[in-house]
Amino acid sequence: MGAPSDRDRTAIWRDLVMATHLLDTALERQSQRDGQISHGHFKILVLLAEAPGRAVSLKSIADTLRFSISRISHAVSVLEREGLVERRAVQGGRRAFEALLTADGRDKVRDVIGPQRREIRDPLLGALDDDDLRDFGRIAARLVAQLEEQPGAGTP
Amino acid sequence: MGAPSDRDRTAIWRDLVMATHLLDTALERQSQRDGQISHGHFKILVLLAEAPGRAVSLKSIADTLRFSISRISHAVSVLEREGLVERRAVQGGRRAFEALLTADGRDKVRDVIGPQRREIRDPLLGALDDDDLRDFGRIAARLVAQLEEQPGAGTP
DNA sequence: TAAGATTGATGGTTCAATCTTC
DNA sequence: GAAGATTGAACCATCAATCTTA
Repeated sequence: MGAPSDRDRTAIWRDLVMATHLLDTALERQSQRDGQISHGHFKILVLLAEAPGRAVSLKSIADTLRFSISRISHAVSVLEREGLVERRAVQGGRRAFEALLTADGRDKVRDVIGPQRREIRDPLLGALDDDDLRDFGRIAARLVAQLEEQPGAGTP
Repeated sequence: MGAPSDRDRTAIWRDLVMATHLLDTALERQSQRDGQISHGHFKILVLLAEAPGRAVSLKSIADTLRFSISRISHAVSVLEREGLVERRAVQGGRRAFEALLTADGRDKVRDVIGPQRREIRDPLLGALDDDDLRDFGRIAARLVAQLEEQPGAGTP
């Protein structure tokens, strides 16, 4: 077998763009339905939940999630107003603040993440057999690595 | 080798969500930069460009791209105002309209799609060797199929 | 001064309600 | 009545400009 043809590449690209769109849509719907929260905001809560001390500086959130710092600022304001997060000054940086996950925020993560795994993650990965899943793990890691090194793909 | 572990699945899921986010971001930036148009609007233009007669009914656009019909209506209004598309009544349906790609619309597609292939698609698929690319083609098709059959993943 | 963060305006998406035509 | 489409409000993301503090 030779290299995949141009038609193959076109089909693969189309599937990739479509999968991206559909997965984003599914995640968005699910988090809105089960947590009345956007998937973008939810990703911030998950990051805080996994952090030691449940707190991360706004700058770190932006870097990790590749969100713009402005987006983080707006998002944290909303999350704070909803009582899911608290802003706290942190000494050390020039003007560093960190977001701290509240008890309500932890509950929110729990409310959303269970259904997300059951209804989206598990069926999706379940569509692949063990071999495909292993292959996909390797491939997804390569794709992320390539996307991360692309100029302009990071924080603006 | 047995089945991938839970930790493996978690890592794969994380990479998948991250790849989705990064690819979406890259496509959005690129279409804005090279065409002053959102990637969502651009996908509509591409669909029209590939259609026979360069015209597709609003309903068909919504079904094909899995966009809400309301989103299509808003989007076509904007695209029409910019002269990239024309609305045209079509007899047959109850109240069917179709969007028709204009010459300017065709130019816009050309302006955007070249750089998109060069700067995003080709480097991304280029990160995979021939075997991985073939595997990925099979896997991406399965993922799309699973996402499409998921209840609630389609048009609201 | 520069890193970190905020603000306001603008544009896109969603949802619910409404309208139009067969 | 129902399929197809539109509208307006609300929310989220982005960009440019501005502010704050070590």
